[in-house]
Amino acid sequence: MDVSIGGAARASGVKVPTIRYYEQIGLLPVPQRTQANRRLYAPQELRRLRFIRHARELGFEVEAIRTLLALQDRPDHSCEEADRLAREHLEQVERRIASLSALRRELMHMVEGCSHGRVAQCRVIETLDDHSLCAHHGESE
Amino acid sequence: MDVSIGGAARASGVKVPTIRYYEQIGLLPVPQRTQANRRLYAPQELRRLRFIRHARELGFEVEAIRTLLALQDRPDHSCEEADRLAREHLEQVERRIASLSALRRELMHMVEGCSHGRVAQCRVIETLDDHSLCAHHGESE
DNA sequence: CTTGCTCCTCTAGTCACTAGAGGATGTATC
DNA sequence: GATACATCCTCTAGTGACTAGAGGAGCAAG
Repeated sequence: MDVSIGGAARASGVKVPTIRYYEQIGLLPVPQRTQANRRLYAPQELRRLRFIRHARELGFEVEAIRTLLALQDRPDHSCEEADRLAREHLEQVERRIASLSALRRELMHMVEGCSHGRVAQCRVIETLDDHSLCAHHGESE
Repeated sequence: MDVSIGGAARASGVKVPTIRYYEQIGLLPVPQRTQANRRLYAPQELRRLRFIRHARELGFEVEAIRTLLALQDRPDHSCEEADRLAREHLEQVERRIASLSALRRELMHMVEGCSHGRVAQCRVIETLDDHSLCAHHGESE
């Protein structure tokens, strides 16, 4: 039923040292140990790990995840906080998408413009050199 | 004509300690100094700084910028390398946009689904808990 | 019994900055 | 000329979220 840290890594997609790191910073509870001092993870911890991994993939910071996990542990509590975190995060994500889309246009411009000739004519360099050619003026991240 | 490090910071949008850091890692050449040992930047260095800033904003890593700067210094050389860097970066950016768009859908789903009730029914938590609800399977960054 | 894998702890490194200490210099005002 | 304050200098250490490596112990298969 319970698995080793390697098994947990395979089951969750989180690397072994990262699992230990999460334990160290208190994102994961201190796990059971075998007699030989090896970590043992129960299904519940694996779920927690997957939760963390998913949230990290979605770009939530560790501190936000800490809050989400604390919320998760109190299912009767109002989800106001989780909602707020998700909303804030959504805004951030939308800003990032806008910024990356501008960048994408610019990069496409660059590689289209590159005539595979000499550097002097290459838009990749030119575009980076002259911000005024850039698609996202006055934008900040 | 030449400006102090503070002036360079204002002109380029790169912070003073960051300029010194760039010098330290060899991204900027060692600048001239006044008699009182203060750095002096000529227009050329300011251009270089803006180039770096722009490239960093666009998400290029310092090592990539180092390469781009080296290329820029040899305008007669083929721009193959710059082209390759830009293409690679474009791919990365497109993956990131796709990933963030999926995330955006998911987060919108989350906050829409949130009935402002108990955590137990909150999609924000639920969605993070169950990767199968997630919009971007099998995607990797 | 040996080989090879996984596990343990611990420290240090990564990237791209950022912050702070402690001191020198430059500029503006009284 | 004195004083105040901004700006500059160097240097060290801290950040977030890991990642790598040293040095050693345990375990299962052949």
